[in-house]
Amino acid sequence: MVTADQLLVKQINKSIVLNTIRKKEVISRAGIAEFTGLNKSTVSFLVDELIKEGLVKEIGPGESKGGRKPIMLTINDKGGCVIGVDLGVNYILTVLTDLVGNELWEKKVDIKLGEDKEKVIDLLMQSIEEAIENAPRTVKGITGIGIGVPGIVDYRKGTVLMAPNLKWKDVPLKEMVEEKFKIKVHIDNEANVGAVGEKWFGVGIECSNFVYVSAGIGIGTGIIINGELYRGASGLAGEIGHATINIYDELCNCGNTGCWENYASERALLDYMQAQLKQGKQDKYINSQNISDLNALRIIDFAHKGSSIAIEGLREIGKNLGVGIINLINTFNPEMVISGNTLSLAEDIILPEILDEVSKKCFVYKYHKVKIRTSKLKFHAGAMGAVSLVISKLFAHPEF
Amino acid sequence: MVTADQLLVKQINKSIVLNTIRKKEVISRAGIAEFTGLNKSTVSFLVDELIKEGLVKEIGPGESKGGRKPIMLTINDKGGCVIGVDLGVNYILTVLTDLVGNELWEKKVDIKLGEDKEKVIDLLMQSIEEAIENAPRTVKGITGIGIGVPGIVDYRKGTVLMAPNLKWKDVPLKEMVEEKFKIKVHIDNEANVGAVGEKWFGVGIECSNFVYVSAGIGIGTGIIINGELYRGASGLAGEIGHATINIYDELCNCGNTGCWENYASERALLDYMQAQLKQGKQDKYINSQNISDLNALRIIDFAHKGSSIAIEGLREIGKNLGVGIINLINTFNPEMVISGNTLSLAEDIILPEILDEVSKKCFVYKYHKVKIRTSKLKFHAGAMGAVSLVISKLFAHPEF
DNA sequence: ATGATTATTATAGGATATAATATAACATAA
DNA sequence: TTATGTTATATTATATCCTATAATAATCAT
Repeated sequence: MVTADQLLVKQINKSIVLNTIRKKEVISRAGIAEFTGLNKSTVSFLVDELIKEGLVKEIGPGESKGGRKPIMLTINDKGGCVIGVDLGVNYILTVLTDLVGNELWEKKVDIKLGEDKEKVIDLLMQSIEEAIENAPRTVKGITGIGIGVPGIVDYRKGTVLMAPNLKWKDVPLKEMVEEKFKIKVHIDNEANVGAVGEKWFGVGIECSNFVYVSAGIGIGTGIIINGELYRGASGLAGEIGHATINIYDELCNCGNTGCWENYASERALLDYMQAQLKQGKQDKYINSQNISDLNALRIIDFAHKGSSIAIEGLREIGKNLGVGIINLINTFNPEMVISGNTLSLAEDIILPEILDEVSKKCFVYKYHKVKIRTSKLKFHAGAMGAVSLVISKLFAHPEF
Repeated sequence: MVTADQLLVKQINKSIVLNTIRKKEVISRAGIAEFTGLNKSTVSFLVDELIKEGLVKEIGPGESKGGRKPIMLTINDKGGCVIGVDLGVNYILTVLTDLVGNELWEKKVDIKLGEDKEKVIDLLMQSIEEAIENAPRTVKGITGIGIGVPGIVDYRKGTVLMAPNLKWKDVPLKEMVEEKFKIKVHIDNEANVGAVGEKWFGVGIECSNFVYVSAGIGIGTGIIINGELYRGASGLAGEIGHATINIYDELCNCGNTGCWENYASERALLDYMQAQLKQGKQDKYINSQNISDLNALRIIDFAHKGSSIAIEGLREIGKNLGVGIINLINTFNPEMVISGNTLSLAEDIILPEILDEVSKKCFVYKYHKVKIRTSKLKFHAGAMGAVSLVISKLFAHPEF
């Protein structure tokens, strides 16, 4: 059983000091003491330890406020590196950052749709290897590798249970990567990774309770409760894309009826557009000529160029996104909802629709004005999310 | 800012000791040390303090296991009392318990539907007063009053924001009761109270992540995450009764479309039965004669007596309950879902329907077999939940 | 130059858990 | 009956960690 002792106290306070430095970016020992309420001696002692460990460094004197100049502290950018991998359906984006998420290097590799599992894993390994080669000399070296996967993941075991778009099943990815590089690996699904990314580097920094809605080919959500990712009993929480929003609809391939993601994802958008074209609607951007080349990014592009049926389609999808977001708000009463992934690239069209739906129909919203934002990390959301999976462990408070 | 110190350590360990005694019911100091991993000296010291405070008492020697007989400890039933009030739509049920939830006294008062707010509050105050009069002499006296309310509650302020069935709006109930009795009061909505009750005294005792579904006149849910009630950013979490399960339905009076509670509550049951009768269906229990006297309890009673249309109605509602529960499971990936309130009284009919739906259609269920249970607290769920609102504070770990 | 102010470090003290030891009470077997 | 070992609890010493206070250092204002 876990009990408390002095060590716990020290760990907690040390992590408070470390996180204070991280959040303030530059601060003196005296500043930390004032901000945290910890005694000055305590702060000095803990800071010294953090400096010895290579996590923190002194960067010289700061501005005097009428007395001795403070010695300013900051997170040691030479303390260690982190590798974050966004394993997409048709690409692998790998980034290398320092301990506060400054990007040092990145590389994107395209993968063919339907590529062999072995080949994809090979490319993944190569990318990580390159990242390691490009890492500068640091105290701790590579402190961890984070990987975001488009599918269902057993977070504890580090197994990809199912990734339909990669056609993967029961792949022990964590084990494989750890085996090869002897570096701690953290794997989670794309939505969870995205949520953690928003918490650490995105619009969720100041927010402890929010839901990140990843609207891509399907819909996934990452749920942050009390500043921590909520994973549920077995790491499957947030599969709200397969929540029913129309009980009288036909079966989704997940076995459920009227799943949200059939109404509000890239797939839903394509379906809707095709139905429109079939009804004879078309304009100079979208017509029966290019129907087979259509994808979400292109539709969004056309919409921005003025295609009225693209705009109409995105509006429809935005409305449906709003329906599910209302359900989320009524369920979680979050401080914020963050919309991310592909569809968020059309935020100018989609966000007003969501806001409209929510403000008109959401019960909880009447009593509590939830903030609704779009991810600012764009294409880096996945990779930076993977990075923050590692960093969040490094900076985490001890358990209690 | 909250930092850690020795006091925190002591509070944590003291609460661990206290909760160990509570859970084990009877245990020796040596047993606590073995179970918790705390040092024997530490346990002895903390137990002595708890005895001095009146929370714990020695009840004499236990069985020897080959050496000196242990001195058995237990929670002191004369340590203090707790009052729990279930403020229903047409009744007030008040219970008085000791610190471990043993009932010492109870009283139920009926209130007329549509009764004046002042009159209801008057009856509430009288009930509490009687409870206080009936409380035995204890070390700490009445340690708190818990109240469950059928409506939207601002938990922190203790205000009933809206209780449609009582026609209350913005009633500062906590303040009023505290003012009168000078005893700490905790107020929360009926579903949250029910969830906490299940966690402390019901089927959720061994469970840290579950959702309690209160299917009564409407639907509310109480969400337990990491053993704690999740209230969200402003205490409104769990209003899932107003989540859409049919986007193409008409408006609910909450402003949303196709709310779950219109498909799976007492109201939904009545609507369904009336539609059945209108279609000409009837049997010897339910027919156009008694249509106006029909309510959920009576329908359940008829179903148990063999009324085929009552059974069919309950099955339909059970199916719809299942739809929302699937959404909950996909959202929270809980260890358990507990169905409570009126409709759970027909568990023999409803539970199989829920299980059927979930096992057929629930995506997360395929990977994680969630337990689905019915509340065992029945009519005492509300009042005992209110009690546990107080007790959970008393036995709670300190914040961290 | 002097005193005031701010920052950091050093020292002593208090709180708490743990470890080691002592005492008490009992069971078992010779 | 007695000796021995075991279990339970109490007592005392020790280590860890935070805090308060004082000391030292560096800078500013006048």
